[in-house]
Parts: sequence; C-alpha cells; structure tokens
Amino acid sequence: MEKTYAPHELERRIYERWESNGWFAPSGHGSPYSIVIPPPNVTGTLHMGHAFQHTLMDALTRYHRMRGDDTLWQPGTDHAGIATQMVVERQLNAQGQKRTDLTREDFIERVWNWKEQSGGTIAGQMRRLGDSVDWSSDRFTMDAQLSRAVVEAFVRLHDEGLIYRGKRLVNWDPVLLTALSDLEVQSEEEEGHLWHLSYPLEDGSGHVIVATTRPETMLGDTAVAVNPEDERYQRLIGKKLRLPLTDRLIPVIADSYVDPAFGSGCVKITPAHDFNDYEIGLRHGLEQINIFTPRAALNDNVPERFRGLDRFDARKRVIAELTEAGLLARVDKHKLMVPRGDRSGAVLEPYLTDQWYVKVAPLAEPAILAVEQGRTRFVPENWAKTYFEWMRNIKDWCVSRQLWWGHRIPAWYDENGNVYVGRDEADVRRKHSLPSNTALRQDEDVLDTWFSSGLWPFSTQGWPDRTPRLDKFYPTSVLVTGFDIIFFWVARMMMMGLRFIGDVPFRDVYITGLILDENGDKMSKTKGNVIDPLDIIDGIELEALVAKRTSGMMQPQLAAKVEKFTRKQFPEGIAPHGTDALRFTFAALASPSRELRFDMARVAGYRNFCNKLWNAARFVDMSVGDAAALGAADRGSAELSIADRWIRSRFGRMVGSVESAFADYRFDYAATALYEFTWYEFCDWYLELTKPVLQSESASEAAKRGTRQTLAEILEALQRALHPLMPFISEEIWQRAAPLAGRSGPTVMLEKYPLPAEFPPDETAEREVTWIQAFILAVRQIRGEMNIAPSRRIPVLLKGASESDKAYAGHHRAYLERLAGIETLTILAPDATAPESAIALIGELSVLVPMAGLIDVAAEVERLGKLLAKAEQEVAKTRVKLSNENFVRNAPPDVVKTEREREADFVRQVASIKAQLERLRGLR
RNA sequence: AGUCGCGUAGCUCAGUGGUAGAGCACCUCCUUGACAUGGAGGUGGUCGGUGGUUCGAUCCCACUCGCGACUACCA
Repeated sequence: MEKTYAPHELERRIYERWESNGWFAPSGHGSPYSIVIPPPNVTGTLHMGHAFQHTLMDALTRYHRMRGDDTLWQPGTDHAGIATQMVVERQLNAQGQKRTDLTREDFIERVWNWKEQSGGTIAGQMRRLGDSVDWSSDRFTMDAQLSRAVVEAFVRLHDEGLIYRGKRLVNWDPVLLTALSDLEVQSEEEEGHLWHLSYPLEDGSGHVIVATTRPETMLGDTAVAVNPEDERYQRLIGKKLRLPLTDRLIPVIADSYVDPAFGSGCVKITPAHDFNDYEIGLRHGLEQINIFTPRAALNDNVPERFRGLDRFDARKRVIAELTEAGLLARVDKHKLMVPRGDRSGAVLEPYLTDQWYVKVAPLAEPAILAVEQGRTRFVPENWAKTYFEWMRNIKDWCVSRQLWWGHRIPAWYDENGNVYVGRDEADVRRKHSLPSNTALRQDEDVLDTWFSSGLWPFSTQGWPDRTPRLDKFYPTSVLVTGFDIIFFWVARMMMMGLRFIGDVPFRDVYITGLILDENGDKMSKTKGNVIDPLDIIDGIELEALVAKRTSGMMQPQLAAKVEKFTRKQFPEGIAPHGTDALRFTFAALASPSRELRFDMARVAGYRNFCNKLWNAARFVDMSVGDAAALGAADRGSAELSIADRWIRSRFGRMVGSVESAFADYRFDYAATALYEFTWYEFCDWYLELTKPVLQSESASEAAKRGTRQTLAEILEALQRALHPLMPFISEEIWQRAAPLAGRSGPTVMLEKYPLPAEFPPDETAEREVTWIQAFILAVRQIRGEMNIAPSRRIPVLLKGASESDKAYAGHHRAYLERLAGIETLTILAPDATAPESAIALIGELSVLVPMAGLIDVAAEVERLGKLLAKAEQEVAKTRVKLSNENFVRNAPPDVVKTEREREADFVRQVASIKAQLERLRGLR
C-alpha cells in the first residue's frame, strides 16, 4: 500500500468503476428500499446543505443495499420556474436584451439550452460526493413523462372540483409580474410610518382620523370602518365621508374586525389592495377599486394628476397634497411587516387578478390523518407539530404563475372567455364537444414549480402509468430534507400522494438540521460565507476562493466586505480533505439539533481519522500480507489470543450500535461508534496487542496465524462497516483486505453489512483485556506524570495480588511488558516489604514502580495528594448518600449495593494512599 | 400575537432520574518499525437562575432570565 493516504487519487477512479458497472441500480431482489432525492434546481450548484443531506441519503442507501434490500436512490432535478427564468433573463439583460424581445418559444429554447449547458454541474458534484444514485433513472420535472403527470394531476383535481379559477387578491410581485403563493412571501419587520389622515364628513359636521401605513392606497378607499361597539363612533355609522384628493363619497361602516384600541379606532378600507379590507369589502358589498397597474404604478382609476406615478412616488405626492390641504393629522414612526417576494425581493402588492387555485382543505385532511395515525412518521417527531400547525390553518393554494418557464396550465379558452380543462386541446374538444372551427387558445400561465414537485415520489416512478417500479418503490422508505421546506414540499407530497396513489409518499420523514457557518450564520452569497463542498474535498487557494465568492454577486458593493471576511476566515485558503472526511463530518454533525455549525477543524480531524485508518490498514497489510502462511489451506490450525477474541467481541458490539443508530437516523451515533472502535480499540489497543505475538519468537505458529487472521478479518469487516459513511477509503482498503481475509467480490458496496451475531460477545475476553488495560494505564499514568522516558524500561512490583491477578499477570506478561514498557514484573509475597515506590491501585491490587533513580519523591507526593483528595471526596459523597435512611430504604437494592461497593473501594484507596504518603514523608 | 426550539469544559456539541462525556484548543513528555494527519499523560464544568416533585434532579414539572427559528390580517 502507498505510504500516505491520498484521497484525490483514489476517489475518481473508484467512483467511475462503481458507476460503469451499474452497481447503483436496484438489484431486483430483496425488500424494496427507496429514497427520492429532493430535486435540486437543474441550473444550480450543490451547497453545503445539499452535500450534508446527500451524505445522509447515500449512507442510508449504501447501508440498505449492503443489508440486501432492493435499493433505489432516485436522482433528478427540478426546473425551478422562477429561479431559472430569472437566471436566463439576467443573461439576456447582460446582452442588452429583455425577455419580451424574444418570443415565448425562443425564450424557452434559451432556457433549455442553458439547462443543457449548466445541468451537468450538479451531477458532477454528486459524483464527487460519492452519491450512489441510480443514474439510469435520472429524471427532470420537465421531462415528457413527468409533464404528463403534471397535466394528469391538474385535470383530475379540476374534474374533482379541487382546482378552480377565481378573481381575488393575490400576492403580486410587481417586478417579476407574477402571482405568488403565500409561502413565497417573506415578511420582514421594517421601519415605517403610521400616517394619520383626516377624512371630512360629508355634512361638514367634522371629520374622522384614520391611521395607515400605506397612504397612497387611500385613492382606492371605498369605506371607513369602525368597531360596532365603539361608542365614540356610533353616531357616524352610515354617514358619508368625503374622500380627500378625489371627488368620491365613502360610507362609514361597522365591522368587528376593527380594534378600537389601535390608532384612532377608524380604519380606511381599500378592498382591492389589502387582504383584510378585501374580506371586509366582501362582507359589506363594497366596491373594489384597483388603482395599480401590474407594475404597481397608479392606473386610470385615480385622479389624472396621479396617473402613472410609481407607488412610492405616489405615496410622497399623496402625503404632500394631504399636508397642503391640512388633512395630515400626525405622522408616527411605526414598525411594520413588509411582504417581499422571496426571489425578487420586491415589495409585494395585494392585487386583484384571475388565478388558478387548489382547494386545499379536502386534501389536507387525509394528510393530517396519515401523520396522526403514524402512517408517516416525522423524525425527530417534534416536527410533526409544525406540520400539523400549518396543515390545520392551510389556505387555498394559488398555483398559476405568470411566467414562461414551467408547465403550462392545461386550460383552453374560447372566444367568449369560456374555460375548458383537459389533457390537451383534442381532449378538451372531445370532452366538451367543441367543433373544430371553435377557436381555442391555451392559458398563458404556468404552474407553480411546487405543483410538479408535489408529484415527485410517484411521477419519477412512471405515474400516471401504473408501472412495476411504482408498485415496488412507492411509498418510499424515507424522505430526507430540511425543515425549511416542510410546507413547500413535504406537505404537498403528502396531499398529492394520498390523493393520486392512495398511500403516503414516505414512511419516514427525516428532518435534518440547517448547516450554518462556524459563527452560526446562515451561509449566503451576500454574507460571503458560502463554501462549495468540492473546495473542502479538493482544497482551494485563498485567491481563488476570494475570486469565487466575489464573482457574480447580486450586490457587487458587498464584494469588499466579502473579501475581507474570506481572508480572515481562511487565511491559508482551504486545505484538501477528501470526500470521506467531509462525509464523516456531516454524519458526525447530524445530531437532532435544528441548527448545525460547520467547523473546518472537524473535517481536519476526520481527515486525520482517514489517515489513521489508512495506516492501520498498512500495518495489517504488512503484518499479514507478507505471511504466505495465510492460505486457505491452513486456516483451521489457528489459535485465538485473548486480544483476538476481545477485538471480535468489541467489533460485534460496535456493529450493534451502528445498526440501531441507523434505525434511529442517529448518524452522529453511528459515526461515533465507528470512530471510537477504529481509533480507540482497534488501533490503540488491538494493533499494539498483536505486536507481542507477531514479533515474538516464542509465540506459536498457530497463535500467529490466529492473530493474522483476526487482523485481516476485522480490518475487512471494518471496511464494510465504515462503507456507508466513508465509501471511498473503505473500498480502497477493502480491495486489499478482502483477499487477506479470504473473501472475494468485485466491490465492498455489494458485500453484506456485518451483523452483530457474526461477532458474538465474549465476556471472558472482555474482562481479561479490561484488566490488562487497567494495568497498562496504571503504569503509564505513573510514567506520564513522572516523566519517565518511553524508551526507559522499568521494573514493576505487584502487591496484594489475588489469584486471578496472579494468573492474568502470568498469562499476559508479554502484553504488559510491551505496552507498559516493563523490564521486570515481580509478584510480592503478602508479607514482603516493598522498596519505596510510586503506587497505582487497581481494586485491591497495588501496582508499584520502584522509585530509585526514576522518581522524584516530591513529585510523587504531589501526585498522590491529588489522588487522595479525589478519593476522599468520593468517600464523602457516597457516605452522604448511604447515611440517608430514605436512600437506603427507597432506592433500588442494586443501586444501594453499588454505592456500598463504591464506598468500600474509595475507603480502601484512601487508606492505601495515606499509608504510601506516610512512607514517602518518612523518607525525606 | 401564536407555535416550536436552545442555554452542559475556552470553542463546537453529545448525553442520562443514581460515578458529568467527545472533538478541537491548552499544558507536559516522546520522532519507539502502521501513523507527528502520530503516541503517552494531564489541566479544565456548583450542566443559565429560582422553586417544586423524588430517597436522589444536569435530566421531570412550574416560574424566571437570555438567545433563536417559524407562522400570523393589527390598520
């Protein structure tokens, strides 16, 4: 094996081999296990959050594949309507063109071209991450078959009365010129004003004051509302007001929506431009006066001098005129929630338009029930509450978008404006018996991207056709996704899946935390703290990283800040760590917390872990590989040492932990179990314990053979155990280890995952090795604290040895000598006097290291002083407990018993240490 | 306003009704034949605060302080 671990060299080679052999495809036997990928935007790139989730999905996929399941990880990408259209529009703008300079067909062609050109980025990243997706079934939401699914779903929902078209207020993006769903609105608190306007009564008997955050909308007011209980305004109800700046009269109406305690208790009502006012308008039959154009400039429904003004200019103008007329009573500073489009960032406008809606309540009901009944389980389960909270308050879903890129709505209009919904024009004519001379034109709008995403678990499997694949892989086993899209995506898949397939789309929903940077900030281009996962894998020079982070920014003025931050964050750039280290970091990070800080130091730590593993493999390779004796023929004549038995037992326990960790989606536990076994048990102890055997001239051939076999078998099995989390290094080492362990196969990824039963617990071996470890640690502690050079062999005496101590010391002398650096090991007779020594206690056994020439008395006194203090503290603690009668009476007997034993043990320690201190003090 | 979450070692985080843990950082020693991306040893925490339940609370409950996320129509 190569002396140094070089992830670069092996990762690409290994992935290509896996892929070209078609090993990612479902095997066709075993019970089905399936995961659909949350489809990333086809023209985008994967960020750290993706890499994190992909790691977990791939770990599950590889784990289940190795468990013998018929495993599918379904890949694919999303057309991401608005996002993609915006990217292409921006490209056009850079060339001095607008989207509307092109025909719809030409524009869409450009998007497809861009998709072809950039669409490979994600696939390339996924390959580098080691994702074992079934590339042969790669899907795109705009594929013909998936588009057919979208049309089918729309038509069926429409036929069932669950999709309707209606004119009502929507969240309108005046920059993108499209409607948005409620979920695409990002409301943030901003500083604004509350203007108090004075509206005169028609009869000249006074005025009312209304408070508003949007004075410009007063031009569309059609009433002023007061609370019917509000005594101040009883007499005004039904009277008319003169709406300033216009020649209109508007009524004072009573509606209990109005909070008398807020502002003046009078509310101006603009039904066409406010969601609440719209509702009030409906209740009172008020006129809806739309005063805006689609770009949110004032239209012809306002007095001429205001027409054409942008809404913000209009606000200034209205304020100016009201001030001049003496009708502006007061202006207060006021914080308010400003709704913005999540893509454009533009302030949204409630706007009256014709849109298509999905009637959600009937779909939500079974989706709620399914989670209540546990047919779909949230992990961590607390997220179910969030899901319920939203599903129980859900409102109809506006699914039409005034875009060009997306699934066009399958609705056609005749010349009289009648609307027909069907699978295509011919279907519409057939369904509605429309003669061929009736001109039909298709609806210009496209569907919300999430409409097609909602069908993903079954549209990818061939629906609306009933395919064998759909039967096999639906419902999927688990959905792995972030909490940020529970509403956008999870909820909609639940509703659609139950409606169209009649079953939940996934058994489990595993909600991952959100990956933040090391300061706990969300990673974003504007903050300049985005990390490309590939840069952690391959490393990147500082200058290249700065260039990457400051290029293509939406707000170029932030470049300097981003550059400064980057130079501070990574003064040396980013070192290469390899995919396995990154993946292992993600797994170790995947605790159930909702926010996860990503720290490069951890990746470095796990790269070191890879290196450790690599070197352990080299050791095994050298120890076993050059021994031709390990042929299949003589495998029988082997003898297992206590260490061999111990490591097998420990391995079995570790695999058991990993098994339950995977079952519970506790990837952090799985990673910890693998890490601790590999480093602390296999490397730190077992490999060291093999040396006295393998390098001894007196050890028997059978013993050496047993140790070599165990080395090979555990190394081999460990690669299988590690494979789901660290696919590359485990494959590379496995290729080397498998023949040593007498196994053959083309790849570790198709081998069986180790089972605990194959490595049953061996309590005897564990007990004895625990004793060996305690002994060695005791001596090492003295050596460490007394600064005895490792090269210095020392004599050790045992006092108070029981029969088993004596037996262990005899049997395992070779281990003790080697690992503790012992020159001689002498068992003292009970009545023998020991020379002055440093002392360590293992139960009733005292381990003595004679001090002559080695140990400074003062240092030993100090060391013992610390030990004594600790022991005395423990004695005190146990005595407090045991002197409490209630404890002795009420606590479980075994707890009391343990406490008594602890007390006895610490009392003994205190006595021994005190006696030893006395002797040492006597020396001085 | 509602819902949910978080506060444990210098930092980032696990965790459990009965002996407080890991990684990183820090200190001491060591280039010994797998590995200095390493080895051996060590320092470091009244588990945010108060009260309650309990024989026993870091863990369960109540209140409180400090953060955070999401949802929402206060003009």
